[in-house]
Amino acid sequence: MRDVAKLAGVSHQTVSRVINEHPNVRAETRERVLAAMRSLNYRRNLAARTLATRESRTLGIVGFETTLFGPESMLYGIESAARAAGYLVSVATVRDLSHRPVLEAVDRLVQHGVDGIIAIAPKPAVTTALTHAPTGMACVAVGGDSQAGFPTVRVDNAAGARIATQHLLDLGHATVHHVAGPLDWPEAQARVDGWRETLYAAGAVVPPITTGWWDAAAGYEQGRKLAGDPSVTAVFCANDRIALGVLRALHEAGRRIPDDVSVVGFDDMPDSGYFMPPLSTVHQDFAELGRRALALLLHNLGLPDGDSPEDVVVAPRLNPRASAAPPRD
Amino acid sequence: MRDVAKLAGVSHQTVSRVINEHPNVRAETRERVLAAMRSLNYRRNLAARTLATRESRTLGIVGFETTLFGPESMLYGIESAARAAGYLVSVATVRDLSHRPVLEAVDRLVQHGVDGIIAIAPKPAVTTALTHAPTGMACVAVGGDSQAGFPTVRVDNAAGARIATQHLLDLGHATVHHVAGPLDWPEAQARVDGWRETLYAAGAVVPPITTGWWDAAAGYEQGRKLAGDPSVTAVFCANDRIALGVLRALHEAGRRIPDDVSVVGFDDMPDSGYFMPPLSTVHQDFAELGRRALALLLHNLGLPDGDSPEDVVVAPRLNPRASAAPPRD
DNA sequence: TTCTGGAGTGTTACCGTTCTCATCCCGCTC
DNA sequence: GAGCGGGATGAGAACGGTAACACTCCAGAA
Repeated sequence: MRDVAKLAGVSHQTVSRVINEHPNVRAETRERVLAAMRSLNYRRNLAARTLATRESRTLGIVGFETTLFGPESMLYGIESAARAAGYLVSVATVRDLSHRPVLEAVDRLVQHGVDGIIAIAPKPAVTTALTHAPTGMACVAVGGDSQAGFPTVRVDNAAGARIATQHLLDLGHATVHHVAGPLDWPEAQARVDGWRETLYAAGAVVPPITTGWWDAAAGYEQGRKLAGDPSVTAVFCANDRIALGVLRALHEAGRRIPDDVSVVGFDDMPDSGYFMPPLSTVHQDFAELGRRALALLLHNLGLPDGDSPEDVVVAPRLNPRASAAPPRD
Repeated sequence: MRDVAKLAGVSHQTVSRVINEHPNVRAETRERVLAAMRSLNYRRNLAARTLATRESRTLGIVGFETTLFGPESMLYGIESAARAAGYLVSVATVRDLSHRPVLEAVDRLVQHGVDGIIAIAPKPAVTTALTHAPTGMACVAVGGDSQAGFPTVRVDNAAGARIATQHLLDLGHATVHHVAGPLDWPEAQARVDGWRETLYAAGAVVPPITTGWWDAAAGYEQGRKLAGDPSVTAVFCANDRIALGVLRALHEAGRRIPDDVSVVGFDDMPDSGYFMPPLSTVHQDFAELGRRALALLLHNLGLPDGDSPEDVVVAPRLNPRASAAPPRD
């Protein structure tokens, strides 16, 4: 920067003003400085800027180290929105969603001087840890379910479950079975709630649920149990991967889909339209979620101090395909 | 830091020595300083450290903004290895793998002062852009295929294709068809090469290939063409998602798998064991790839200047499941 | 005894910005 | 024509660390 100033024949301060687009610089001077910057291939040193302004233009993301579809997609949504806003994102992942690892991840981000943190936080342990973090850092959680006193951006899981369940009921099924995700995840719990509510409201029998992890193996295992029960004609799965396992279990048991059993998933992950048969599922826009999370964080960043949490809830929608149809009876 | 020094009754320099575990500090003094740090809840300001040492302990990742399974998993492998080495990772994604966006991403990372860059670089355009980046930054590419003069960590795609093809030939199939990925991706091309070589070596007919994107939609489209040809008894797909589409197309055409047609995929993504039928596929360890990439980068970081590229190639292995079997003939 | 060397500590400069305040010059008002 | 306000610029001090060097001990060798 000193070199630029010298070359342009001005003080370093004027160079700084040009960089920061300060209005009070004569146009001619600005041009001279810009030319000098170009010819020296100057780039401002962000570390120094950070030191002086205590603002790093870097955002931290606390992520969950596993390949679940949702978190991945949100990362990209956040990153591209952050880029547009002039921020870089740093990622700290945790191996499991318990207190200690999350605190460590936050600490790492804070040490590196991030301006704010977005937690991809499907379990409350994460936001709890965040609240206890000894820092006045602006934080936003994305995914999971609403957390008291913590700004959150999420999909309305219960609504999604209602849509799916109602869809199956509307097709004429007497009731709908549910293969749930891990119930200590609020998202899984909210989907159970939405499903149950809808059955209640329709006066339908509420069958017992089974639960397991978010993957096809769990879906397969639980699907085998359902497959043996001829009264099962409609199944709502907590996500698409589970649905994949369920489809296979039903198929192996000789139950045709959707002729004998209808199946609906949740997520609308990329290839679910190519399952056998193509999966009817609840679509959620993860990238949008990421963008909204970033917008909320930026907003809270500008706020004085005791920020207003003000949650954001995004509505999911049904993406009907071939796996759900009226019962054959 | 000044406060810590004052509280401990030493100079700030001694505090710095304690932080950096310099040996020449009396044990008693060190204790006093550590106690002061604890009681003031002191954390060193990395921006200042970066400014002084011109080393940020941050690594940059240039990623591809799409949910392909491989890149995702590599990100986690890199991040956890980086964490262990005391680095934080910052991610800059690009919307497409052309020159300009990659340069911009690199520029963003450089501005933020990363110490090195790992490019998740399936296409040569990325490494080309990186080589032209006006900076002596240490770079490593992961994924893709070998790039002249650029340190690369990758899976041996050709070997994987050979394994898959040979597996099908060994089962007794006269030849093997191939549904390729986009041929401007070196990975896709290498898989074609490995497949073709193996057929040549076995003296088998080399059928024409079809190509498309890496997803199930492409697989379905190409699978429909193959399904109509009764001479097709074995299909090697460039990845698992394509295989999913192919499976569905074959199924719809009434061809049983593996009785009529055997199918082998590539990647071994999480739920491929729950396709119908479970997919035989070539397994690649993306997380390991990420770890190796990081190790290579750190190694090159320590090197004087004109670094030794020294590529790393990881061997894939077959994960046989139900979708490949001897031909029924 | 005197010299030497290294362990332990302090002093000062410097990393590259931004911020605050001072300065200068100009045109305007009274 | 003196006073005044504001635009354009510069000077110097932060920001919070690390690096280089100087200094003080004190033990052991000459």
